[in-house]
Amino acid sequence: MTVADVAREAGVAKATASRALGGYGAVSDEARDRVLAAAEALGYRPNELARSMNTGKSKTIGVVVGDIENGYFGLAMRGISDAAKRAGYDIILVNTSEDVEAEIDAVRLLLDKRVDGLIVAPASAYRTEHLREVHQSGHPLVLLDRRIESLPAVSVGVDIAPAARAATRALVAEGHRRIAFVSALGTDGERYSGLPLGVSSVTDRLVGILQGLEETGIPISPELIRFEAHGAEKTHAVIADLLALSEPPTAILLSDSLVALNVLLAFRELGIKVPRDVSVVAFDDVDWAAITDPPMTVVSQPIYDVGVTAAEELLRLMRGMAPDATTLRLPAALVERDSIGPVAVSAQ
Amino acid sequence: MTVADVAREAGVAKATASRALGGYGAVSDEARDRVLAAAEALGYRPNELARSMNTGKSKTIGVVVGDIENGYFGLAMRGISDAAKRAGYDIILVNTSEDVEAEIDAVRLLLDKRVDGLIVAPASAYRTEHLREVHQSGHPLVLLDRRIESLPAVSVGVDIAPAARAATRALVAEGHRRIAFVSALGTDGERYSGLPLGVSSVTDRLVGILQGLEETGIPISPELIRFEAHGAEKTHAVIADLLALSEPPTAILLSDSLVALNVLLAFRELGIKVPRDVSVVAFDDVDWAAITDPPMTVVSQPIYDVGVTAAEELLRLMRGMAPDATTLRLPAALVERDSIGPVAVSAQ
DNA sequence: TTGTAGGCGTTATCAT
DNA sequence: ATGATAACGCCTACAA
Repeated sequence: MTVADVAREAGVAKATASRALGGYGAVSDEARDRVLAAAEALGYRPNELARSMNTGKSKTIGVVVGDIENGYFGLAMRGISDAAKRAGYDIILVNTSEDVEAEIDAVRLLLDKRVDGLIVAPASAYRTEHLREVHQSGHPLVLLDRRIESLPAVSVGVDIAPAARAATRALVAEGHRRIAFVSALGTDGERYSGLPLGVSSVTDRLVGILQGLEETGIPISPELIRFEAHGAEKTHAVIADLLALSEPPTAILLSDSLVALNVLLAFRELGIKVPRDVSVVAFDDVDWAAITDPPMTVVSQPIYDVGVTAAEELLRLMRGMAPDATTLRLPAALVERDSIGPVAVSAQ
Repeated sequence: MTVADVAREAGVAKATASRALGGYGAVSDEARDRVLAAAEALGYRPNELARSMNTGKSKTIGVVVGDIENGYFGLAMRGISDAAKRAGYDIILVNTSEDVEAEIDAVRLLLDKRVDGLIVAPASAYRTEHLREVHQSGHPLVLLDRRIESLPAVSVGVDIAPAARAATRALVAEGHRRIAFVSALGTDGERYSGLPLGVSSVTDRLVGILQGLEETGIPISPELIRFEAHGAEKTHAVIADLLALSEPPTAILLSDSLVALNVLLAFRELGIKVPRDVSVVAFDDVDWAAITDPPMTVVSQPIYDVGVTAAEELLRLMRGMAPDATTLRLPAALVERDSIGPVAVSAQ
């Protein structure tokens, strides 16, 4: 069923039918009625592909993330989806498994499919040529969660450093001086050797932590900053390694909820009690953080709103408007529960 | 940059350029080289929209779910995404908030955008005309997680009843006779009044439970079967209500991980200890189930595989092949941890 | 107000 | 092997 069919059925020309159906231009009431009736009778539905072809707009936006199964992106996705739907946009979602090559392909293909705009959580802060191309060619682009210093595209995320600093100071206030940071960030086996890291959201956490440490006069120990804690086994190994240090940490900051989960699992196997043996603060206030034993002190992030904001900024860009700002950071907050305690006597 | 530009640059006709670019038909090596070089030089990228228009294939599938933020669908989505990507398909994801009207609109719009196939987790077992239309009009359709009795479309989900039965019997084996079931299913305030329910995946759980009860000679108490436990407050109310019964349950089966979370929260507020005061089994083995206090006994579901299977069945359908079966159920299993204990003395 | 005709960028048909 | 030309289904001048 095409416009031509409807036009024939209604006894008018294609253009008239098209106008009546699209609700634009000038059409007599009588003609419109006939066309609409014919369309109804024939069960006509417009071919959005054809429509997109000459309007140049697909009413679709592309979203590229590393891991949709991760609750963080699931929630952000929900925010993006809700905001996009309100504006009449659909979403093509691509999962890259945090693989840059997959991200590059995805961005290209999405553009080939003529999405009107792109929201990307870049897998790497180094391999960014593809995103730079997108931005420079004038395609609306919003970076999600992660920032790329050298790329002046709009980025929407969380202002996590102040909260990281507050979390660190909360730890210090309980007497902790050996404070570790554990992240899942891939670093190709490298040890910590300075900022920035490959993913800005992790860099920001560390910046806040180091700041908190410096302010309280606590020396920074590179051996307490650990990466590549992905999966239960590797995380277990990282924790075991940390605990075997001559001066083991008495408190640990966990970079995200997945790391937190695996660390808690490792603690259970190792017979470590929180906060008796070691204090813990995790980034990201997942729903289950309140039912762990003990309830976990966390840095809460407005993830849903990050998604909504990212979509809304993209919509502004797509309308040809200027962005609200090139870097938008929503506030994070420390939610104090019971996983921080005083330094254990034996460890002092 | 269009095929025409490339053709001109290479000094050949559009058709030849198109053949060389598309890698089909017969093209001389020399012509191909010239075309490819020209395309490279011009930075040519095909317009997938135009391509879709006359092939009739968009290499895109539509996925409609109720709640992407729910870990269950997030994981299924990952499975779908991985399988689809392997076959070269992209995914348009629509979230309906479990609203049937939104689902109807989504299905229509997706078809208008000419997706090659549809995977839907139907919000309702009653309002299904739109899905029937899709199926009868010959569009490849796979139902995810939930079945619709009167619709002969392929459905992929979990064979949950046997596991539900096993869970129930495990409870009975510990002496429980007052066994409740709590679900978030919306029933418009109605109390339980027989099967089937509005969502087949919940029906299946209950079927298994009732079967387990009957086999062990335990009478079925409708007042122990509760719905509409969505959100912390409502769930708290449901639990309080259950516990206030003259013969309160000594064990509770939780329909999904979100319900489980809220129930655990309610228990904590009410000072209820698991399994001392009440035993618990939850459906869905979420990652955090192993770190609750105590670790939770759950019915584990191969959710990722459900997603993969759904996508693969859809791919079969899209290739014009017959489905493997009209109803595919992957096996679930009872994972015994420590949330089941003997009936409390005071409750006997 | 209505109709005619051309174009969007591909692929596909049919001669040559 | 290659080229001209017609679709695909819609929108949109422009003309009537």
